[in-house]
Amino acid sequence: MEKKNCHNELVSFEERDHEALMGVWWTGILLKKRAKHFFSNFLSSEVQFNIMMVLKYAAKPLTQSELGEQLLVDKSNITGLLDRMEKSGLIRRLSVPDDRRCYHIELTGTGRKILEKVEQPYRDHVKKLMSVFSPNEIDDINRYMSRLEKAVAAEESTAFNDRS
Amino acid sequence: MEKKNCHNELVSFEERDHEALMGVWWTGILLKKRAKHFFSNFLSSEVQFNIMMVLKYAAKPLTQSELGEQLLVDKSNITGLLDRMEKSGLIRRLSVPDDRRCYHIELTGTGRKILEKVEQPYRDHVKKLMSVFSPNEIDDINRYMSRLEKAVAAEESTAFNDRS
DNA sequence: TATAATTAGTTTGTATGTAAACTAATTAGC
DNA sequence: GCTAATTAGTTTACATACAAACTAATTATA
Repeated sequence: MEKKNCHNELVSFEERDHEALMGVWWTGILLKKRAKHFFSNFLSSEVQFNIMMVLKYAAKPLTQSELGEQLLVDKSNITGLLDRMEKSGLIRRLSVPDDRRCYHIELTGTGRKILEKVEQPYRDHVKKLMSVFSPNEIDDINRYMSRLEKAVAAEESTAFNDRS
Repeated sequence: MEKKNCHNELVSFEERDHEALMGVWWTGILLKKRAKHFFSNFLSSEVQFNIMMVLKYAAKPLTQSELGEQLLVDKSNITGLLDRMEKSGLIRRLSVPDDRRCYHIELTGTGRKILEKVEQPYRDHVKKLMSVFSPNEIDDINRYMSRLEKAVAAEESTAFNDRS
């Protein structure tokens, strides 16, 4: 069995719609694995890269909560993530004068330097990867993913419960 | 900022192709979160559900390695995963007569019962979720994800290395 | 058949991820 | 202004994830 197609036969569903769902899921996992490996010489994960990119391009200083919202990272996860990044000198926590509950997170010089090294190669890599699609297909993917995200969000937080 | 669109503005890329890539990534993350929550009353994660489905529909008994290959789960990860599932009575490790290095993994009665409870609701849920797409669109998604997976696989294990 | 290479699985160390309970600080409502 | 509710972040406990080093068993090969 070819690894790249394994989701197609994963659970013996015949339905094309399940196949599509698994396709998105699986491709997402693959992208995460690839990204993690791509950054591995400079950062412990692709999540750290994302955090640094958000910090670099943010219009205003961000708190931990704001960072977490943008990246879908839980607040209890952000704490440890920033702890490690602070320890490796990538970011700094600045106390906020008006509100002693929160911090503004800031890239350090070291953080900026590392980001400068990896940002362009990353952009190039993405461009190359996505060059297998035509502009129209890119638009399709954008629309489809947007709709799927909305559908997921609409189903809200339904958990399966046994009521038999 | 709307959460569902956050990847669009994530890193201030203007490029639609990066947007598409992030769309797949983000949607994958969302699906994983949703699935985890969906199963939370019966299983500790969606990964355990996937393992059980693979075991249920496998044509032949599977070893840990074979399970890992199908699910893109690292062998060092499989060990702990099956340890926990064995402890909670979902699966069993059977020794293989011909090869004392490996085990055949098998669903227990309890495992089968739990799977029976969640499988159909899961299928229904997927159907409902994907009903926002027409059959043609479903096919599009299948083709696009398949091509993207191939492209990722083709780039192979390139890690960014500083050679300046 | 003795040795080398490979394979299956485990262990260790570290990172990411969630939920729930918690503290401290701020805001809302009266 | 006092109390209740909310918000920001941390902590704890647990599950998932990967890399590298490891053991034991099997297979290749000389």
